[in-house]
Amino acid sequence: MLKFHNTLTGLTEEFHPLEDNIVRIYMCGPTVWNFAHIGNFRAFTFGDILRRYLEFKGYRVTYVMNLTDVDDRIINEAAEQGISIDEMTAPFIVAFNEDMATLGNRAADIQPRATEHIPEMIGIIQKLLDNGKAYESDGSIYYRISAFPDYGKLSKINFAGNIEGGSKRVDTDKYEKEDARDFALWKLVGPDENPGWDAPFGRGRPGWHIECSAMSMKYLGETFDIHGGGVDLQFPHHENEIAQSEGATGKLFARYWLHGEFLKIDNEKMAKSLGNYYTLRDILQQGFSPRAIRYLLISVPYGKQLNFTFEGLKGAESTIERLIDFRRRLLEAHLTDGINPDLQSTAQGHLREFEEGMDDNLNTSAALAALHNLVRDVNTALAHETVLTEDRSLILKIIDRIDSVFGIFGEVEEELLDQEIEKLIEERQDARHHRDFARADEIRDLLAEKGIILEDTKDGVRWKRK
RNA sequence: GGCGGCGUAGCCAAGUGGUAAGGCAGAGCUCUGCAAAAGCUUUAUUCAUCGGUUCGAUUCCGAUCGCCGCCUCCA
Repeated sequence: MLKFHNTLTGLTEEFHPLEDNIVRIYMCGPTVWNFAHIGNFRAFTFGDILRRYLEFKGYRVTYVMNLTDVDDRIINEAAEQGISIDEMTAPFIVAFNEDMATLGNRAADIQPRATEHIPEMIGIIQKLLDNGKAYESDGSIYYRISAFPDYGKLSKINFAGNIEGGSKRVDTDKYEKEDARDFALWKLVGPDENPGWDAPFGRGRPGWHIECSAMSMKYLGETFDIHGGGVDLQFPHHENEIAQSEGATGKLFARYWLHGEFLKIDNEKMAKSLGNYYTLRDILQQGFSPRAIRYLLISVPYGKQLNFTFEGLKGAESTIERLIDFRRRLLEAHLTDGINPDLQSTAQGHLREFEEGMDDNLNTSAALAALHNLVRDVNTALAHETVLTEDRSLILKIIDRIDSVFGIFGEVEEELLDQEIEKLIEERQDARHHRDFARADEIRDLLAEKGIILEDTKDGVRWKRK
């Protein structure tokens, strides 16, 4: 039974979608003002795993991840460069989607852009104005938190205590708000100022939070199953989304809220000022493989902080290599026909282990352990020659099934044996038979230089690219 | 100041009121002309510290120390 830790209730609950077999998910996507960094990708990879696992369970999933392509940082940056916000964000949108694909994160079913959903945002704001949950002040529109008693139900922040408790809350002199907690739905923009959109309540641009309310409800309905994002979005972003959406519709907004924990670097908060801020591209440049990065990102359950270190990444690299080698070995093994019932049930047991792990709030650590146990048991059976053809089919099927969620094995590459390489390997074998080891080693070194690694096994020579 | 999370072997890390998954690194072995690679085996009397509850706690409660996050833009 699949269970999720739901931030909204604070409980780990069984998951039941609104409609049988259909799951609707909204994940907060990136603000495309820069290259996303490895911490961002942890959250997006968590979303990918969530979506894949629900599909594994047989659900039909609609997965929406937005692009925030208008906000203060984008506007400022574009103004500085003297270009439009579209020109400013375009390359980062391309880069983001490339990076996601590199990491093996499947494209969302729908990737809405904030700037293309202004009418929907205006619609919600109008409803809030009409029902008294929003007000105009100095030309801008604000949400009236005092009119929404449920405010705070997600983040469980005690506002009364907080505001009087002398927190470092920013002052609010700039705007005439009724209450310091009130937030902007629509920011006044001058007639010649860009970007700006016309609305019944005046020319302006949307506040950040309204974007996600508009895009999620448009594609998933007023009430949908799962809303995800990073923990840092819990407050105020998600809290405000709830206020806006439920304030406008009077219905429950998202039913399950899942929050991905932070990624730390060398046990410290990741920050530019500490110089420990890596984009995917930075790490790739150091020669690490995307698969290893993905493995590392999913090696700790999404609800726990993950400590990113290069030592850990190197370890992930070794681990991934072991897994991929394993599948190759299994594919290439010369097996006798038949079926080994013991092995079959062992393999099925590990699949069950995997599923139990994932069912437990997507405990990827436990699920990965199941995979490793499967690999170990099959390796042992391989050594004892107790793997038969039927078993191989089953095991490969199980691996594929598990990897439909993890996405770490990648495509099976049909590596073409270069004739040249094959010839050299043959020549080396000849030399070895004639005990001409000097020549044999010479060839081995030659191939090594070309990035070809030879493995002398008792079944012959295998090779792989570095 | 308010709220929340975490502290498990050299490193990463799962987990449970009944005696510690998994990965990396290390060691041993197998294979091998040698090597590399690969595979197998192995590695915590112990779960930050101190108290308490219990027949029994790493797991529950309390305190202490340390780390991280949210309360302000942020995945």
